[in-house]
Amino acid sequence: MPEPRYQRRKQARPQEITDAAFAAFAENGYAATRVEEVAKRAGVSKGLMYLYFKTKEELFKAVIRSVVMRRVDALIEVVEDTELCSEDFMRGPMADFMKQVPGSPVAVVIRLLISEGPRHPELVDYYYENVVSRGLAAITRFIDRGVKRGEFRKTDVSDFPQLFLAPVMLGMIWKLLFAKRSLNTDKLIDTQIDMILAYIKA
Amino acid sequence: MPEPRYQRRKQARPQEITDAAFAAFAENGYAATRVEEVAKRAGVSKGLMYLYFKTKEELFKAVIRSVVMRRVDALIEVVEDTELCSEDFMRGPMADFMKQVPGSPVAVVIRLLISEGPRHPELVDYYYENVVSRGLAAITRFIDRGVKRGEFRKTDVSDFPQLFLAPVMLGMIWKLLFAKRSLNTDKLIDTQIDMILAYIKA
Amino acid sequence: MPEPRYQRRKQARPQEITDAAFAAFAENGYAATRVEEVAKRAGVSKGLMYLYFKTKEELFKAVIRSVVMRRVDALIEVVEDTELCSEDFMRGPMADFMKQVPGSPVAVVIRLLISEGPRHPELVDYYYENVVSRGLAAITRFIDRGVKRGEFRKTDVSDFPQLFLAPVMLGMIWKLLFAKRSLNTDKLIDTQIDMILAYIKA
Amino acid sequence: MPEPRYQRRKQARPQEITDAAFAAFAENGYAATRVEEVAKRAGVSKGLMYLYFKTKEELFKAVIRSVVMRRVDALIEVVEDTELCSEDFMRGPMADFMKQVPGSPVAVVIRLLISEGPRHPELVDYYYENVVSRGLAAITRFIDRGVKRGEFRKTDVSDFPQLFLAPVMLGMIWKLLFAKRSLNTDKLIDTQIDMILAYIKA
DNA sequence: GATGAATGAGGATTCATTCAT
DNA sequence: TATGAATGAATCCTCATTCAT
Repeated sequence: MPEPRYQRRKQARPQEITDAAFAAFAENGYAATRVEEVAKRAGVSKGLMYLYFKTKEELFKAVIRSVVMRRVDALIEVVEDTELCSEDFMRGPMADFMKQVPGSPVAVVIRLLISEGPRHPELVDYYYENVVSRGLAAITRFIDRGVKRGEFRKTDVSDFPQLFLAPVMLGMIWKLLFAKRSLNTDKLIDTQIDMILAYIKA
Repeated sequence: MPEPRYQRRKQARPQEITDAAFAAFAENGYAATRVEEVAKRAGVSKGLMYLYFKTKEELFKAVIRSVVMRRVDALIEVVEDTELCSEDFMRGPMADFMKQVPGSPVAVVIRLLISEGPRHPELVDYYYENVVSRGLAAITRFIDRGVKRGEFRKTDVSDFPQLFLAPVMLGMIWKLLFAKRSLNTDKLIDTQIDMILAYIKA
Repeated sequence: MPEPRYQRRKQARPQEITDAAFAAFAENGYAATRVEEVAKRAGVSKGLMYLYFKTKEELFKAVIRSVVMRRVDALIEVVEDTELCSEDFMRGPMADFMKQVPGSPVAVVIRLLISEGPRHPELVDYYYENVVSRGLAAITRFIDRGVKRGEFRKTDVSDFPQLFLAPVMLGMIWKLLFAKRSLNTDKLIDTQIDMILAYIKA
Repeated sequence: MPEPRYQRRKQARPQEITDAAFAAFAENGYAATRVEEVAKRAGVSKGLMYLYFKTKEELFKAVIRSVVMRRVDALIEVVEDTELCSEDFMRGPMADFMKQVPGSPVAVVIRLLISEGPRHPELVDYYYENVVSRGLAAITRFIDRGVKRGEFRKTDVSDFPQLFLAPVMLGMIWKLLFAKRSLNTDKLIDTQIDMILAYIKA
């Protein structure tokens, strides 16, 4: 007699716990979140937590990884496959992607890495390798392609893909800290893109 | 001659403790720093800490304030008093100021605010009012003055002084998280300034 | 066979802890008793204490209440139900009751209330309502009934049921303070009863 | 050049400190009173306290003794010297004396002894020898004298001088704990005296 | 003598982790 | 597997006492 519901939950458990932990960490930070609180949110007993994650730190790492795992490659693929001209791509899909980052789980991950990162260098490395590095490389490739196509001129910008990241980063931190004081992040990003385009267009 | 282990220095103590706490928080973050550790760094007994700061949280607030108190007004004054033309000012004093921020104590404050800010909204407010808000206002005034003088054209940039902040912020976070992977923050900032100038010059 | 040092006894724990605390408080008073000492007596870890009682003060209150809860109503019921004539009742069941008080847990409660009461007015109120007030009311009712039956004459004594309490109180305090110097509390109480009877008999 | 005011204070200091400590202990009990609080009340620095009293416990003992020292012998002398008949003495000076005890510093001493006594047996002994024992002896002598004079008959009362103390004690405790619920202590004492007299008069 | 800054042992409380059930 | 009672190391904070000034 199979017990599918029970089975299914067993399968889903790690994800459920990880999600609950993400929510709790997002609210109170890592240090201030008790394991019990995560357990309660996940609708699971404290003891069970330790069946899936040996320590609170393991859980933390799993949370970071689970967020990273998701749509990292989204942008990258699009960059490679797009048929738009470079300017249209920047103003379209790329801008859209950038705008949704500050409100996305990535912002929470950044916050967690900033607080706890120094204690978990391997996690930071992991994040760098899998997200930052690949994202920046994709941007650089995109610009170089534009240059090769004659759409862009050769500038320092291809050495500093971080210029695309900068307003996104600022938007994230702003949301995190100064949620009360509104900032039109979308417009900020659009303006940065305007500036970059004005600067690099052939 | 061993240091006398009982030394009266009422005047200097708060600053000494605050400095020690800053260093400790910078290294390990607020939550992971034990009061005793700060005491040891300050060359002071655990008990004395509580003579000057009623709780660990009070100490935390004092640390933030002591850092903020310092050279906030530096830039602002210079902006108002300079005799340089706007472009030269941006490429000179303003760029210099921006470049030293990521390696300054401000970066540590940002890190602390990001981790602990949500629990201390009044501290975040304090920081916003005294640093962020005034800095942004100074930038906006600077741009508007350039427009009035006919050096700049009217653009969105005066609504988004954060565009100046963005590479600084990114540089700070980068240093905090990815110290291992070098990033030429100075050049990043110069490039952003180049872009801004290209964009707004009349 | 050594006792397993990890034992689950959820049901019994509160009572066990409360009893251990009572004993410890009885010996050393509230302030001088460490939570850890109570834990040790209860055969329990320090941490478990806080699972059942949120603070040391909560534990204190629980101790007081647990003692009060017990045989408060004993006397009261007997007073109402007795078929003895008033004099026989006073010399018999009532005297017996009075005599056992100074050596009973109530004495400890009194001591604790005297030391800590001013800081816990609600506990004192609780004790007054549940013990003192009801006890005195029962005595008053008993005397008035004697008057109605023609066994007693009308005197001030029905306004001062405390006259019954007085030697009990003195006996308690004496035991607490001057245990070394013997005092025949029983005889003291008998004599007070003699006096009262001589005074109020019709 | 003499400095009398200064000198006088030096003389008075112990008493001043002792008085301040008495007041503080009366309010908060021994354990909950900080040495610094006493110093503040005495208008003296914390350090100076330790010039006069080596430890907090010494101070405590001094407080007890200073209260006891005062009018202990008042009653005793009066008992010996009175020219009143025994009944008039009991209804007059003795009743007056008894009535003022519950509101007097003695009540505070009792409270302190009850809380801290078990830790300071020698203090309790001291109090017993100097106050309780002598007071009781005086009462016994008084009764025996009445018997010898033919005013009283021989009863158990001369073995239980505590019968005089009992309502005083109860009054004291009542004031300490149930200050809110009024009790006419004076009348209670008068009634006890009435009863005793009715019981022992020849 | 007088001050109050400085010390440090002691004690309450928290919370990640374990383990009997 | 799943539970949550039980553990104890870790940490904040207090306060009696000391000592440089």
